[in-house]
Amino acid sequence: MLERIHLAILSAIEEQGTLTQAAEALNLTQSALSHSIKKLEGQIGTTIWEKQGRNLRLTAAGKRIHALSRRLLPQFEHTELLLQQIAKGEMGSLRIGMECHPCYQWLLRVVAPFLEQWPAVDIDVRQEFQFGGLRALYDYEIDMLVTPDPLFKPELEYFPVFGYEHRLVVAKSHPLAGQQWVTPEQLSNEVLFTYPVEPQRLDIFSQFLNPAQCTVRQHKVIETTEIMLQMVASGRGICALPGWLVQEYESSLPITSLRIGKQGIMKSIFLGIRKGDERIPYVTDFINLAERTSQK
Amino acid sequence: MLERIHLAILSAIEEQGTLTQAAEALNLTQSALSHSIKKLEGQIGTTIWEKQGRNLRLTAAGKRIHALSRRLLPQFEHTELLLQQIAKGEMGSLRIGMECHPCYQWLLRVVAPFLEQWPAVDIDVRQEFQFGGLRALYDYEIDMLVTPDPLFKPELEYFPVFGYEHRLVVAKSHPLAGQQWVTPEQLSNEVLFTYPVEPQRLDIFSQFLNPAQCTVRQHKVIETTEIMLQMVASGRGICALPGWLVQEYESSLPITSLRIGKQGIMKSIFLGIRKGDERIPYVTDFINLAERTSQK
DNA sequence: TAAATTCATGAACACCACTCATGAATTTAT
DNA sequence: ATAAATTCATGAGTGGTGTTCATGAATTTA
Repeated sequence: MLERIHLAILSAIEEQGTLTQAAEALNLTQSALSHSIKKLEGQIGTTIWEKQGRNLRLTAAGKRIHALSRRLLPQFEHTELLLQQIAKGEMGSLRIGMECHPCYQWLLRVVAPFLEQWPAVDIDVRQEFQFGGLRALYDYEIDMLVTPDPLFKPELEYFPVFGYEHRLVVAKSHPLAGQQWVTPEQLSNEVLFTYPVEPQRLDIFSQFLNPAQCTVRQHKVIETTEIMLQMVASGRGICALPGWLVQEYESSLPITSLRIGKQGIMKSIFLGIRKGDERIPYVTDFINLAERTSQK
Repeated sequence: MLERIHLAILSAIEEQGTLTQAAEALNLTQSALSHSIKKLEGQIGTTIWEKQGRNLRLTAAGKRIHALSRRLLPQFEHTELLLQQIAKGEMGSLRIGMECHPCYQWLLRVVAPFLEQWPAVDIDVRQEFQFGGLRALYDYEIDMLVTPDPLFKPELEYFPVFGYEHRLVVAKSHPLAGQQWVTPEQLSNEVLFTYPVEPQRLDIFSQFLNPAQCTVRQHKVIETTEIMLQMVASGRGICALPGWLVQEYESSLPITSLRIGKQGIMKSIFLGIRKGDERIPYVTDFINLAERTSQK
């Protein structure tokens, strides 16, 4: 069987010229190389080199093997280098799953400095999961889950990265605009825009409307934040979004926000990982970076 | 050190699903694979797989190795196949050196059927040698020498493939055209075209003019046969070529040929190879083919 | 709950790749 | 020419290592 050592021997011979020097380069004896090749010759049924004077010359078979070694040896070495990097935790891939639509823009602010700091780590962001982000984390489809609803499991670990208030967004011209906070009943005649996810995962329903047994006049889904806020600004409806997100748009759009209920809906974004993965340097670094980015 | 066996193991695991099946596919025990990988893990400092339930899942490092195996294993296997072919003498390369300018066209007639018969054997034809064709054969620059002047050496072997007569070519309108043969003196006022090689290697000099201490009026060199014959046909000079070659052009050009001296210059084309190479099937086959082609 | 199947692990062994020593052949130096 | 130096080949012996065997822990299946 053709082994890596054979490739190395042929390669060393062509580089060094003599078998003796080749042996030295490989930290073996001349005898070892001679025996190795002799055995291989027996296996494949051809000679690999012939003595020419007191040097060696490769036969057709030898040249083939040498050609192979020129192609394969660098790949072996390259992969070993990669493995070293992986071992040192300098390299790998971080597949991030998002269960929090508006968090995407926040994530981008964390990803940018991270990529600079870890040039060998690839980041991939996924937003759709057939069986939920939690299951995806379990099944190694992703390595990190960004979610406002941590479902604690023994095999997983969550890190809160920042807290915020979920606020109701209305147009500046909206009747509710001046108020400090709203009651569930005040929304009963409104059009509510949300992202296209199950209602039970929307806090405005699960923590506000449903407990009070209230509904809105109409519930419409919109995919992107920008469009949603445009619609709200034009007075066609209202929506509920993280306070920090609304702030970013308040200067450019005629919108304002108010507290949802007297207490408000206080939330926190969590990063979830599999237990054990906190040993991976770039994973913990990502979490640190996320916390620091959010404090600013 | 990453070895072929590791690639094979990772590959088999991904193909077969379980370690036990992979072991079976490789004709080893499950234990052997487990130990092998465990050792490699120790060397590179990372885990390669983790237990997931009762199966295995590759880590980032494992995936890298597997990716490598997908690329490299086929190349190992392909080369081993080639080596088998080489061992059976079904494959190789035949580098043919030509010391006989006009023989090129004859060679083409042998090469064509040979290539059909030996699809895995590559043929390369070389015509220029810094230190002569003989030395090129010695130095493994070529594997076979086509020459009309065999220089017998103990390390080489020659096979005559066909005999022919070296004849003088003149234009049909030339004063000599009607004669059966020429004397050296009759050429003293002629222009002689030859290939650009040393005069001592030209039979017209070494076997005809020189022994009689005669010369020609002028000696001009021309590289290609066609041009040379065009020149002769136009009455600008004469040349000496193999009889069979002249025949081919006699129908299309106003030329004719006559014997050189009363006896004529009788020659033979030889194929020279290194002793030992006659064991290579396609080499002997080439020689046979050359002999048969020439008998027709 | 028992049976079956998975992978991990330790001990013992067998094999094989290596080193050492030496020889034959060739090149270089005297 | 002869000796010295360097080449690769080869046989014997050995140490290391990869393999098997036996067994255990964990998980899935019946």
